[in-house]
Amino acid sequence: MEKTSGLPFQQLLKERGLKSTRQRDEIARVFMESADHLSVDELCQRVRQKNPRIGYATVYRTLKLLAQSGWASARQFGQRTARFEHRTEGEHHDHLICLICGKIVEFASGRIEELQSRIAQKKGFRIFDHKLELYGHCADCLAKKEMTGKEVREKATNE
Amino acid sequence: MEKTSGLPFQQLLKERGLKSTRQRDEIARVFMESADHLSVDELCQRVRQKNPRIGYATVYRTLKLLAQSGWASARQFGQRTARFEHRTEGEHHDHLICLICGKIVEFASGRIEELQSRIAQKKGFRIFDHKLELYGHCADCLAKKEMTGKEVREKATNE
DNA sequence: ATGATTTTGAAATTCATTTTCAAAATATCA
DNA sequence: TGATATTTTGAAAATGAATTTCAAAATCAT
Ligand SMILES: [Zn+2]
Ligand SMILES: [Zn+2]
Ligand SMILES: [Zn+2]
Ligand SMILES: [Zn+2]
Repeated sequence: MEKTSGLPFQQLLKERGLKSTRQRDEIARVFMESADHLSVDELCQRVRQKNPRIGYATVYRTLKLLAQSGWASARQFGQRTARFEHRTEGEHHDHLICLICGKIVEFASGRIEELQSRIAQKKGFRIFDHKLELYGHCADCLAKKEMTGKEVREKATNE
Repeated sequence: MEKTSGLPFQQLLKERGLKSTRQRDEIARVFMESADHLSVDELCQRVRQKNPRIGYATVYRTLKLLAQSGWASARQFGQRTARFEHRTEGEHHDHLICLICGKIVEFASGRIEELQSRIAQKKGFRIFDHKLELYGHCADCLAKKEMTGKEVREKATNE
């Protein structure tokens, strides 16, 4: 029973009547230590480096717990497989996604958020979350297109 | 071979070396005549009122053609099933989605689009498409919550 | 410990979407 | 026109991400 740093996730589990287990703690820890935009596969692989017996289902379940309790949030990025990132109270960022190479670049714009609130208010909505995704071609891929002079047809594989 | 109005979709098929068929024309026509945010199921049902023998696969395939050629665009709205809407050159709108009743409200903001372009430019991206989705509770559902004084737990079913 | 409760992981299931493939429709051209 | 090549269709099978099932294992409260 190694203590996995003072992750408030365990606190939270207790509050919800859930148990803090070796698996959950490990998954939460690895998730919090990883860079954003991980797929479940990727997270599962990393987790298994420490404990190879952890099942996919548990990773999915824990990720859901993390999401429900505000530590993680799932993003779709135009693909079928979800990617997860950290969520920090009050902070928010959105994404530029390259349709060719799959690169994901983050940005934040208080101006846009402000305009969003105003629109929501006008329409009578109370907003809890939002997603702003800009799809296009990144600088690198634009340069490559320039080189070949051809339209690049391959789809982003995110591999 | 009834002519289904001057839908440029047929023109486009020809340009791409694809055939204009009874099924494709019918699916495209029904799609273009329908309100936005249809699911594939819903479109398929409507199409089958005219021709009950049209298969799901063909609806999916035609919708993909429509999307690739710029007539339709697919949206996800936080659910697993896609919804399709018309796309008009140069026009764009985004969405407010009620997490309780599933209501979808459209909006457009030139100010936001402008800020988006500026961000993309700064990051070296060339943007072709974007999605801005605001998730929250609509006025009606907020009113109901007020009435009961309780948090409403049901998820949007979009039924 | 004892027994109740929760969690786990492998396998099965779900469900939207895609693919397969043989039959049907359509185009090409002699 | 008829013969042949190509494309499209639709039913059924396959895919693939995510969820559920369930018996075994872990954990909790006496
Ligand atoms: Zn790129
Ligand atoms: Zn991010
Ligand atoms: Zn509502
Ligand atoms: Zn719309």
